[in-house]
Amino acid sequence: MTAPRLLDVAAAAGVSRATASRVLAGTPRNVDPELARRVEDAARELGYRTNHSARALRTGTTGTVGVVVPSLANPYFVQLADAIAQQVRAAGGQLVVSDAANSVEIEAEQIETLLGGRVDGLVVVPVSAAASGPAVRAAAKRAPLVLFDRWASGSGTVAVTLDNAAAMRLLLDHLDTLGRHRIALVAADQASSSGAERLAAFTEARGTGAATVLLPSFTTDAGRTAARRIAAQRNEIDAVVCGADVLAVGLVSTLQRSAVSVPGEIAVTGFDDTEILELLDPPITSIRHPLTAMAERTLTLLQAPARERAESVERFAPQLVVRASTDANA
Amino acid sequence: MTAPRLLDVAAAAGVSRATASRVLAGTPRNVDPELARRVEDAARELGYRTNHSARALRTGTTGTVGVVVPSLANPYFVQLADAIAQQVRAAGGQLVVSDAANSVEIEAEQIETLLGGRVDGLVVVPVSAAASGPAVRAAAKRAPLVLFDRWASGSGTVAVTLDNAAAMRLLLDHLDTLGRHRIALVAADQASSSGAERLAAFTEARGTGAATVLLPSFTTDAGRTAARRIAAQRNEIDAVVCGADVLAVGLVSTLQRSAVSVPGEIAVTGFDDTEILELLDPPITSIRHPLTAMAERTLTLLQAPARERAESVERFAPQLVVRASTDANA
DNA sequence: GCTCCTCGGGAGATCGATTTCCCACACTCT
DNA sequence: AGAGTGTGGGAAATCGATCTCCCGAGGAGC
Repeated sequence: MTAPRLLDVAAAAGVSRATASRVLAGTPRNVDPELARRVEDAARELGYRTNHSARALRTGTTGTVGVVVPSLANPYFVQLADAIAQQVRAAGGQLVVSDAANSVEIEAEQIETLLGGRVDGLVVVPVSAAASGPAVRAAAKRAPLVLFDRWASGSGTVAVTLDNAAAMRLLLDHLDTLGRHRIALVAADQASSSGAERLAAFTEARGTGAATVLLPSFTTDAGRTAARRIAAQRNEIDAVVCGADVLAVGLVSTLQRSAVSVPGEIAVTGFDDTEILELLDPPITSIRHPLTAMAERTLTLLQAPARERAESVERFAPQLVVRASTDANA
Repeated sequence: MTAPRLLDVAAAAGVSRATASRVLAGTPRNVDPELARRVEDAARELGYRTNHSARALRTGTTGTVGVVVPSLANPYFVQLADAIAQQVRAAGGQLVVSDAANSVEIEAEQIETLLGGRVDGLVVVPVSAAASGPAVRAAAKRAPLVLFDRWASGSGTVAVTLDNAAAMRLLLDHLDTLGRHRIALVAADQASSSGAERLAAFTEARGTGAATVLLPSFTTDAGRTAARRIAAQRNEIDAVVCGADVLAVGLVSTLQRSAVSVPGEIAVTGFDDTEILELLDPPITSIRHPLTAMAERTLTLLQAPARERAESVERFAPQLVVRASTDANA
C-alpha cells in the first residue's frame, strides 16, 4: 500500500497532473469548477497528501522556519521558541526547533543541517556573542537569518533584542525608590550579549566597586552558590539583582533556608519573567520582554529583502513587573 | 550566488555526479581513494551541502523524527520531548517538535502535516485517550508511530508509558508509612490516559468515598483553586496526592499563604518530578519517570518492523522521590 | 464568414541527489 | 594469446510535484 501520488489523483479525476496540481496547490489560474470538484473529491477519497520533499525540491521553498536555541532545558528559551512558534503558525508555516546544547560547535552543526534545504529562514538565539559570529555570518549569506534576544558580533545580520540597559536601569531605579541602595549583581554567562549588556549597565550605574558575583553557569544550582556568598555579606547588601530568573529562583530559596528574609533583609529581582516566578514564595520581581512584538518583528524581517537585515541591533522596551520579592505590598 | 550542487562538485573534481554521490553519501562501493580525496576537497572548497529535499525525494527517507506533544507551555512535556531529542540525536537524526495546543483537532493537523514526507517516524503524546485514537490510527498506517507517556484507545499502535497504577501505590504506601491515612486526590485532565489511570488507581485503593477534587484544567492556577477547597476541609484531610506537578506547585504555594503548614498539617505530593519541584520551599515529593529508558525503547520500536508495534501498552516502573513536602526530615 | 483573442488544460521539462544498469579496463588463469 | 573475472566509474532513469510552454475551442469584432 504505497502512498497515493498526484498522478493517482489526476487519473482518478480524469485530468492531467498539471490540472490536479493547479487545483490542490491553489495556483492563481482558473480551473473549471466541475473539474476542481472532481480533483478535490478524488484527493479526499484517496487520502492524498502532497509530498513535502517533492514540492520543496521543485519550488525551492519549504514553508518551514528553523529556530536554534542554546538549550531547551532552560524554560526561558522554551518561552522564546514558543513566541516564535505562535507567529509562524499564524502565518501558516511550520517550525523546527533545535537545541544547541550550550555549545558553539553544536550550534554551528545544527545551523548547517537546517540550511541543507530544510528551512526557508532561520531564527537563532546565539550561544555566544563572540564565538557564534562566524557560523551565523556564513549561514546568513545562504538564507534569511535573524538573531533573536541576543546578538553576535560579526554576524552580518540583524538582531531583535531587549533593551537590556534600559531594563537594568528600571530595576535599579525601582530598588532605589524603595530605599535599597546597597545593591549587588549576581550574573552568569557573560559570553552572551544580553549577559554582557546587563553587567555593563550595572557597572556603569553603580561603578566598578559595586558588589558583583559572577557565576560559571546559568542554572539554579549556580543561584544557590551565589546565595551562600550573598549571605556572607548580608550586612553590606540590601538588594540583589539577578541577571537571569533561574539564578533568582535558586538564590531566593537558598537565602530563605539560611534564614535571610526576602524582601525584609534583602530584596531580590530576576530578569526574564519566566512563569515560575509567580509561584514562588515570595513571587519574584522581574523584567518582562515584549515577546509577541519581538517575534512579530522577527518574522517580518525574515521575510523582508536581504538589505533590511543589514547587521544591526533592534532594542525593544522592557517592562518592570513588581512582585513581593522587592516590595512586600505588591 | 546560487548554492553549489552535486553537479558542481563533480565538475570541479573532474568526475561524474554518480561518483561524487558515492563518495559523499558513503555508498558501500569502492571508489579510488585519489578520486575520493578530490571530491571531498572540491566539496569543502565550494561549501557544498547536500540538498535535503532532493535526497529525501529520491531515497524516501528523511532522517527526521517528529514529536507531537499536547503543549510546550507545560514543562513536563518539554522534558519528554527533550528525552526523545537526546535519543534521536544520539542516533544521528534530526527532530521536529510540534505543539498540539491541547486540541485534538490541531493535533490531527500537526500529524497530517508531518506525515507529508517530512519525517520517517512519529512519536506522539496524545491529547486525549478517547478522541486522539482515530487520527493516530490513520497515521500509524502510513508511517511508524509510537505513543509516548500516554496511550489512546483504538490507536492501532504501541504505547510506551509509565506504570501509573504502581506509581499511585508508591505514593499512597509512602503516605501510609508516615501515618497519613486521610488522603485526598487532586486531579485534572481525565481525558488523558495517565490522568484516568491515576484516578482509577486512587479510587481502587481508597474506595469511591475518598475525597477527590477534580479540576477542569491542568495548570498551576487550577492548583490554587484546589487549595481553597482543600483548606476548607483541613480537619478531615492530612495528605494530598496531586495528579500532576503543576497542580502541586499551585496547591502548595496557596496553602502556605493560607497558613496551612506543609507538611506539618497536610503533606503534598506531585507526580512527574519536574525540575521546579526541587526549588520550592518545601521541595515536593514526586514520582520520577525512567525517561531515558522509555525514550530508548521508543526509538527502538520506531525502527522495528511494523509487527512489533501492534496495539499494546508497555509500562515502565516509576521511582518515588521523597522530599520535604511529605517528610520534613527528607 | 473570417480573423483575432482569450482562456482552460495537457505534454513535457525541471528541481538535485541517488541508484541501476552496463561498459571499459586490467589482471589472472589455462 | 585468448577467455574469464572483477572492479571502478559513467549514462541515464528515477523520486513526485510544479511550471513553462503551447494547443484547441469558443466567443467577439469587422
